[in-house]
Amino acid sequence: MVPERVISRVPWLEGLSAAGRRELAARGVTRQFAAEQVLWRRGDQPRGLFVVLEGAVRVVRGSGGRQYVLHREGPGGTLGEVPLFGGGTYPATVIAEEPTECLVLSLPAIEAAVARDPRLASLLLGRLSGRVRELASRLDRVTTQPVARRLAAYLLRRHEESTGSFTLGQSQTRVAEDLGTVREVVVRELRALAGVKMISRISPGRYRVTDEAALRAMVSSRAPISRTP
Amino acid sequence: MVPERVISRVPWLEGLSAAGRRELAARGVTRQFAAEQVLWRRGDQPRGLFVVLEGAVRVVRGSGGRQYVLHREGPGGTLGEVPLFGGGTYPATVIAEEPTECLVLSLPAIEAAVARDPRLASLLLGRLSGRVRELASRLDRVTTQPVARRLAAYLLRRHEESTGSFTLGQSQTRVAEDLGTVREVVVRELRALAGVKMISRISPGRYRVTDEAALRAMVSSRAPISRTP
DNA sequence: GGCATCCTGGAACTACGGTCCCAGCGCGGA
DNA sequence: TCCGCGCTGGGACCGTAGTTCCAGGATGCC
Repeated sequence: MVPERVISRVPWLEGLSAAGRRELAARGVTRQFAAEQVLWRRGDQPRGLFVVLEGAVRVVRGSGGRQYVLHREGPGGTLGEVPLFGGGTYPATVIAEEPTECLVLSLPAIEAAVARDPRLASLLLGRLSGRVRELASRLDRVTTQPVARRLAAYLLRRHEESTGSFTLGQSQTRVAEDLGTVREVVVRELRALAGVKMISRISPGRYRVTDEAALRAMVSSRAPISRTP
Repeated sequence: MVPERVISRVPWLEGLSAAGRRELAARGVTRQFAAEQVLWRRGDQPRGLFVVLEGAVRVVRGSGGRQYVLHREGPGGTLGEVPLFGGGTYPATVIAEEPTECLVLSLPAIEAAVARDPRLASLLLGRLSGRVRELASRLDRVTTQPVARRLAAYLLRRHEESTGSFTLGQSQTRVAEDLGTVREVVVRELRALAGVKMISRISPGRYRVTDEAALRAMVSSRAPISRTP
């Protein structure tokens, strides 16, 4: 049982009828997690649909030491639908990146709400579809693009979110997990990009884009990468 | 409008009520495709939910020349849900592998059927969940397992589906697209496996597993691969 | 203070996988 | 018949990226 305004904080539930919202509010609960706390591990039994209200989590997979990020979810993001709707156990481990609050909805709760407002089913289908699309594009970034290109795209994103210089926003190890590689390679590619003057290092962990056009060209061209120094 | 027994041919629609089936049958149509015919290309506008009744299709993505298989769908498989439920255009290209017949359901048709029997929504959610699970495991195969291991797993599957010797079942190029690599590498790894006597080549394109235990060990161990000859 | 821990930065080595290229074979069409 | 085409098989080469190290700096804890 949560106040109904909690439901209103979830953007993708906007279209839902009042009856549907009431049902979700009546049957939902919230849970808090500390930074770095594990919400669940791959292989655990499903515990309901989680909707991130506050904070952010990362969904990781890792076979043997090496770990990589499947996706991230911030406020409004959903977690745990795969075993809930498809059966089986969680396919990935989820870890809070910051103090995080989630709305938890059991399968019966969702079914009851769908009965009140069938549009909820469409909304859920839409979210899962988005997940599929996202995974597909992650798959072909990792399989077809070299690390340098993936890193360049990452840097441009960071660059756009800030003015002037920027940091990676997380440790190099984390960035590597994001990009599907290892830390050392990230370091090397950062150096290479600095070598060809596309970026420059201001201070440890802080960079500036010095040739945005070249970086963009690197990201979007399908041509092999020239790292001529 | 299709006969109702067409709906009965779809295994995952089994749990559906008679009313739901009738609705789908009333509003569904079927379409035929020749082998190698393209059902749609990435970027096309959605044309409904396709359910494979007969035959098989492959769903491919390819950025610039190189192509790889996202998934395959045989009888009972579904296609096209992502843009239908999530909006946007098709995220991948779909090609018939054999003469194929599909049931096509428009979004209004599905919504009408969901209204008659809400369980249909759960079934669709279940299928999409399966797709997500499958993509995730494909992603970590490709990112964390060497080609040799992926190929070994593929060969074991072929081995199990037949007695004695077996063929790859499709051209080496196709196998490469399945495994997320290129033909030349497949050839090389096949030779390497033959070199260490795990398989042997009976005739062009035909192989036999000669050391199943070793092959299985190769697939399941997380240790680096020894290709000592 | 000293110690462990985690971070960034880097060097050297290796090998896996991709590219390019060639040869031979079978098959269907012109 | 010959030509083109797709398929299998293989050789040589090389670049990317993973592995294994090492060093220095910051931070926090005992």
